Amino acid sequence: MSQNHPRNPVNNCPSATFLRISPHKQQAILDAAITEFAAYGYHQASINRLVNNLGIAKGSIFQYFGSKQGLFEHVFAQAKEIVSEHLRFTREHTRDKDFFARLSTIVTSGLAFVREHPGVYRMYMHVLRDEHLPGRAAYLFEVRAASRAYLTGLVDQGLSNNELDPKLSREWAVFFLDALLDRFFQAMSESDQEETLQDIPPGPDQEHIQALIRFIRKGLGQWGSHMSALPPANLTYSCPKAGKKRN
Amino acid sequence: MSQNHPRNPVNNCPSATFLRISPHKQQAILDAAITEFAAYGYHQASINRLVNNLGIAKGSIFQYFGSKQGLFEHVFAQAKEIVSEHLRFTREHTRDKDFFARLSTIVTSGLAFVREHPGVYRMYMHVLRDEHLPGRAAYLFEVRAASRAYLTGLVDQGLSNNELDPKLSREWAVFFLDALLDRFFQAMSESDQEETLQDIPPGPDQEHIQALIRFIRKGLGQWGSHMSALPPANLTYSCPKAGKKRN
DNA sequence: GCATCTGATGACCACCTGGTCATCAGATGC
DNA sequence: GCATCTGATGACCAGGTGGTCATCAGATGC
Repeated sequence: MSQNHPRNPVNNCPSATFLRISPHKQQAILDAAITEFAAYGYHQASINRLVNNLGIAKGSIFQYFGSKQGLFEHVFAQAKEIVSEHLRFTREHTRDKDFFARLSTIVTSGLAFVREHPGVYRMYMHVLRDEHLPGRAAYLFEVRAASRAYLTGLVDQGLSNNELDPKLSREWAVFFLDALLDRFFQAMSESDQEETLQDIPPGPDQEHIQALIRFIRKGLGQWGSHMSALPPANLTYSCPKAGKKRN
Repeated sequence: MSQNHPRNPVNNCPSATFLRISPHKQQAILDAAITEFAAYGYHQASINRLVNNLGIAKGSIFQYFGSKQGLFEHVFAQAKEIVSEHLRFTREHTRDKDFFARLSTIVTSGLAFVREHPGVYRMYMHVLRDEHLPGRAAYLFEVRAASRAYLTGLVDQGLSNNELDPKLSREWAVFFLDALLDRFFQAMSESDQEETLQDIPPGPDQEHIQALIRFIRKGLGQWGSHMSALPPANLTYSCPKAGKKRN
């Protein structure tokens, strides 16, 4: 399953020719491609710019990957492998911890990942956001299936250990976690460069992570005076499990 | 300040000619432009497609707005006006409520806005996400200044009324709110069409909003057993107010 | 030294883009 | 009916795009 030779997502992609050239050059091409797609997204990415940066002929790219989309598919498949590997590693190293300790470790290593593989992270962001990416549905399904499965497993553990409030459904918990982690990584990975999207106060990472975890655990509300102001019990917050279902 | 004739963001844009044609045609052009930019973002938006949809000549657009960017600036300025109007209205109608009731109203009316003006909302999303939008810094500053001022005011009120946990700094509270509201609107505005980004469980809006508010107030954690497991008080979660400052 | 095979090459293609401008159609004034 | 003015028009332009392919350079086999 984790063979070294990459699978070919479309008919003959990458071509046998690509697999025969030196691994060093292979990796250089893939790295440059991931950087290009990460910086510009699919449509604005330019094959001309890519081959100029690499110092190779344009024809070579098409000999290797057949088309721009073929190149993207292969590069994305490799990025997916890197992400999967990271998730697998993190999951195995946090199996025994309780929910919030586990979450803290996940965020810490996720942050390290985002900074170590900014290209992979940015490609993922583009897949999530670019509505006109050809074949988007398939990519989106893969990305979301992985992240949702991951977070759902985490939440289920927290629920069955009575660490989480059972009144919130799994789906909602996953949604909130996803939203917060997404923006958190985004803000933390951008804070190095310019203050663009979010201005999180400065400070060491661990302090930021603690603030995040604390919010996820306890929310914004006061613990003292307003606990009596809770709404009556007949107002349910969980969602009905009945409803539209994919069929 | 709220005169009817639009300001001209760049030198002669929109041109006097545009202001002289029938208001109905003016609005048709602006509507089509906002739809085009909302659907495709700045770079993928096509003037050719726009004029074909409108049934007018390409030259007219350039006679009116000088350039693609001039068109975008004017359209964005109009969108900004619509958003500002909505925020102003909402603020005035929630002034007296307490924090969470106010937040609930804000989310409700925000949701209505997103559904009533999907083009405006999507244009905002593109401005936030497209890193290569020409003149992005200025747009981003406007958008974020408005949303941050709005949320900061809200949070400050909650803090001074002792409704919010004072251990979390304003900046963090604003960050969390922004992240959650952003994703919430995104998920709710997409749920109509396909299940793309998030699958919030089905149900009436008010139930969704209640679940969101409840999470913002109380987080995911259990209120019972784990309250004693709070970390020691010497671990501070607020950020040091000293630090790098724009100068 | 010849033949063969293979990967690299970049001129070239059709197509699309934002943008220009000479020309046109129609209204207005007299 | 003529002159003038004004907004509308779309052929046209330069430049960029993804993609093709005849040709070439170099290694290999014998």
